[in-house]
Amino acid sequence: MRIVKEAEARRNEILDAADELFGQKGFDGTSTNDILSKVGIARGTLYHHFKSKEDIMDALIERYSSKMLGAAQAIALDTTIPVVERILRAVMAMNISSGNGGESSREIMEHIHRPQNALMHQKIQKIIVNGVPPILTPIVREGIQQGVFNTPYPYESMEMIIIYANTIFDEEMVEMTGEVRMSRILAFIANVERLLGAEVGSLMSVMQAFGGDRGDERGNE
Amino acid sequence: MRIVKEAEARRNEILDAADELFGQKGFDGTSTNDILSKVGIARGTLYHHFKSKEDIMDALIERYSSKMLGAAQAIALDTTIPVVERILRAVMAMNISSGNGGESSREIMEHIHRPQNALMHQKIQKIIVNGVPPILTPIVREGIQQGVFNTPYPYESMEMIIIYANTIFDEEMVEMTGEVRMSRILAFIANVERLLGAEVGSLMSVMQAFGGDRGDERGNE
DNA sequence: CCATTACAGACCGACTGTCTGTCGGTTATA
DNA sequence: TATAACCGACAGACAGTCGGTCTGTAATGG
Repeated sequence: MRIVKEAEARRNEILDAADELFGQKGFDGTSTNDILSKVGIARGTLYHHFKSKEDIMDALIERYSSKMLGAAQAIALDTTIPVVERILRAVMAMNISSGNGGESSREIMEHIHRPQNALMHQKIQKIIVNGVPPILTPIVREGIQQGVFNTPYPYESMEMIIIYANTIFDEEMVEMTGEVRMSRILAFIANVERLLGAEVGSLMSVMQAFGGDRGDERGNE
Repeated sequence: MRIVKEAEARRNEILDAADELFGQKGFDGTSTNDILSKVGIARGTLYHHFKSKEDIMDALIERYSSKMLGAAQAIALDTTIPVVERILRAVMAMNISSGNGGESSREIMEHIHRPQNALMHQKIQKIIVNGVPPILTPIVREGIQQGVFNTPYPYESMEMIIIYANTIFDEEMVEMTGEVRMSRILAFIANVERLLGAEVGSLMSVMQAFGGDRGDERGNE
């Protein structure tokens, strides 16, 4: 049967289906026919709304990353929060979907880190590497003025921190057991203190007071 | 016509052809037919030597990375070289093909960083992230004993340095003009000094004395 | 104010070309 | 004579195309 909907609604239907399928079977492992039958539309319809399969992926990434960066930006601009805590919360806002119980794009991040999704992984990595440091660096500069941090290279330090964290806490990249993971986190915090020129132990105490068992432990599902 | 060769020779012929084609057109953009006609063999022959197209890529990566890590390891074990210089030379040994004018696997690294080669990029990244720090960390420990370095986390620091350098100096990941690139390198050196606990400016001077215009400037082709 | 026409754009599904991987058979070598 | 290298026709699956259909809406005319 033939059901006509508004373009925007149909597009989102397709994206939702693709989101779930890519998560389950990966981008290469998902055929356009899979998407077609899941949404219940014909081939032509899909290609009426998207110009290619990769175009679907790009739209999915766009939908996800704009939410992610937007959430982080919102927190970054709230100058009432102390700098260290603000950085932490901005980072956390990015990991956990869009913050408010968003229904879509929710699963994407959990399934990105898979060999089949290498291209998607790379594209998101690029967005993070280029998008996150500009958001967090102003907070670091604020911290420098307050005397909490001390570095001549706030942007580059932040960049290094983001890239490292994003790579090392990727299950597929570096396999770790629970204990090794914990020691990595400790070392990471110490290294961040050195890079940002924070007092030794200052980040550790804030993290414990703030997050407890959360913090940087994403991916322990 | 039908030419019979030893398995090893044929395998390398196929790998050499694939190396060049993947470099030119990417993994996805290269069809098995491209490889077939380039080598001058039939489909069955290719699948007699390799079980899949991805298997070819894996063999290519294996051939390349074993040379790369081997060259780095050789330098790392030469304790006659001062620690800082040894780290530098070990890193340089990895970037520049296999060191001695090897004919094969020569091009791979120059073309890895392309959207089409996301999977290959990811696999090599994984090898670097997991393979390089174990080679370089002993040198850092040596440096700590000598008082050149000072860090409670030599492995994790090295890991952070490697991951960052490998990502940031990737043309596809972060687009940079010449000037920005230079400032990134300066910041990078300063941050490495902080992470390893080296004296401020100590790495800079060694790099200048040692490499001049080389050092970390891979990819300025 | 209703009926008719015109149009845009959402939708369809058969079809095409291409690709990877298979398989039974053939030729060379030890 | 057995093993291994080699061949190429073929099957199955896939992404993307294209001519054509349906539907809601807006303009036109009585």
